Amino acid sequence: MVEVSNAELHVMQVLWKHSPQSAQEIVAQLQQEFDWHEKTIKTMLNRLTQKQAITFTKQGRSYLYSPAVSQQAYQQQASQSFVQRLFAGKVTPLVAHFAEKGKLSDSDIDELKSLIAKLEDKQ
Amino acid sequence: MVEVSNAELHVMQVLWKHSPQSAQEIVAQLQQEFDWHEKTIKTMLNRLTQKQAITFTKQGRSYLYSPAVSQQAYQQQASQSFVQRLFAGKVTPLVAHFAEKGKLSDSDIDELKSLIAKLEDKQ
DNA sequence: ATCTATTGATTACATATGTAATTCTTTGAG
DNA sequence: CTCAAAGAATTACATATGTAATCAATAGAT
Repeated sequence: MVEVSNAELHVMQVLWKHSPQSAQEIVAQLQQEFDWHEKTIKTMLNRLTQKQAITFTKQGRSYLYSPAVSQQAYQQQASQSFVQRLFAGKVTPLVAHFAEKGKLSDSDIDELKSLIAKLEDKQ
Repeated sequence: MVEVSNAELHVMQVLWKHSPQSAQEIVAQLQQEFDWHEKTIKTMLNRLTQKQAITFTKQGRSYLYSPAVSQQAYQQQASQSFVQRLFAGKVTPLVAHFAEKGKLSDSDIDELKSLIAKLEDKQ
């Protein structure tokens, strides 16, 4: 699996939102949110390319970058390994933590409920 | 918040399971699960101490280590920051990923259901 | 009293990560 | 055709992490 660092993940997220994008566009997006130097972002694009987390096609003198890993796939694997590490693979205790901290809005609860209803249907 | 690395987390887990424990005991526990050198584990105990993730009391020539951060607290904060980073703070999509992958057992679903029932009661 | 085994402390070294600066290439301006 | 601006590639450097080895202190054996 592709290992993406914390900072690199933000770059991925920009590309997941919309792709392909030029380095210039990516830099512009990220600088609205973070205080990162353009050079820093270029480095991350480079490392992500090496890790094969993103790809590019040449567009004249510059590149157009795209994710090589879908957000879905990444979220899925990261979630699983996280829950594995912290909760021995059980997702319920994690949800319980959110519940305890009052981090679940009414709509969250509704969504969870309908998700579960769907799961029960399947059986 | 205390930042604990991947490998260090395994040491924490041994201490969360039971504490206080001597380095010797901790090493024994971890070596059943991992192929780590005793020196490696000592290093991690040292780093965790510096990070104030664990504490110790002298017991003759050796130390007895204990967690300085509860498992609850750690799980809570790590879960929140994880869900924040990957799912913009929403826990439901994470659960949905587990569901899709068939990672939810019947008992998981039951637990989630009763958890939600409890939440709805509160309102 | 001296020596050795044990335990913690310090040092080591490679790779990863955050954060850039510098260099190399290429293309458009003049 | 020449040169400077712009983009990518390479290099840099500090801290974190994985993985130990070495050093130092001390308690128990002889």
